[in-house]
Amino acid sequence: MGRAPCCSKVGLHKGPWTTKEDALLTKYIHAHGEGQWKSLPKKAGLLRCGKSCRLRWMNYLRPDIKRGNISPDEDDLIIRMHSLLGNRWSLIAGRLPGRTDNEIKNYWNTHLCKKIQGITDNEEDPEQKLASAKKKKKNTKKNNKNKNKQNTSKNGSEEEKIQVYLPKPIRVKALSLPRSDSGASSFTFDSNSSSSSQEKEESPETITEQVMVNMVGEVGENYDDFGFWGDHELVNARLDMECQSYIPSLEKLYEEYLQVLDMDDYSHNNLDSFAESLLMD
DNA sequence: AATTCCTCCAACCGCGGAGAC
DNA sequence: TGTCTCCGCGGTTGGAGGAAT
Repeated sequence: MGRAPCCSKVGLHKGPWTTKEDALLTKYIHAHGEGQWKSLPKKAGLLRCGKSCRLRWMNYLRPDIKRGNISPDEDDLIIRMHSLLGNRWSLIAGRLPGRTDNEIKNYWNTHLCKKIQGITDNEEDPEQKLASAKKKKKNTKKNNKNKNKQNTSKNGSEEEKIQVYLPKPIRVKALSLPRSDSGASSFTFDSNSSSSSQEKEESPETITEQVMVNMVGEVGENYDDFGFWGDHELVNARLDMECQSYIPSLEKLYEEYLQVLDMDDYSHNNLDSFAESLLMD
């Protein structure tokens, strides 16, 4: 069976948005606000599905979107966040004001993946590295396209993709925000102000998340041996959403984690005590 | 100058979570 | 409690435009 496509209705536009459509959507949202995506297109006079409208607004039309190159700082933060959170693009985007999950996801796939891969490649024989780099440049996209088209050779070119983290984290439960909250955008922070830009009575700026400290590859590969996901798979790391305090604590956390990994005889116990040190009440 | 290859990113798709009923 | 509907997320695709040949 399967679910019917949301845009299956005949007559709905797909593909790139026109300036007219953009104008209609922007005008409507300015007048009525976000939300009610399902009914929005009809009310706004758009022949689009609600999802498409939401996506266009979230990723392109929103006034607070920052355009232009990702700065080195942002770059670095994305890498660190990704090592902690995995492909949780919306969460990562929440820490980068003005950036969208889609943008970060694209940036990761096009730039950072290669960057990470480059770092990994440094460990191999330089000649081999050079050769493989050349080969890669030639073939990567082609392979990708073929892979996508054929989508059958699961163990073929796919193996080239570096797994930065293993396995996919479970969906965290902590963000119990009202539905009207627009996900990532609700976590934007104002780096200039000392208080959160979205202070409310219930202090949503401080949110506890269960972050899986599966961390990066080295541990991930061996987690099963350790029974890492048994009693200790979850570490309640408190990610303070006030970024001013969040970022330094994240860095500290990350450094501590690296130190644990650097220990010659790092073991389950090391990781255990590291994880326990993160537990907060 | 023409063609092919590659990169980037906007947009689509399907799924799962959560609220409404 | 179960079902339906909406929303948001993450993976994937396709095409425009630039680079290389």
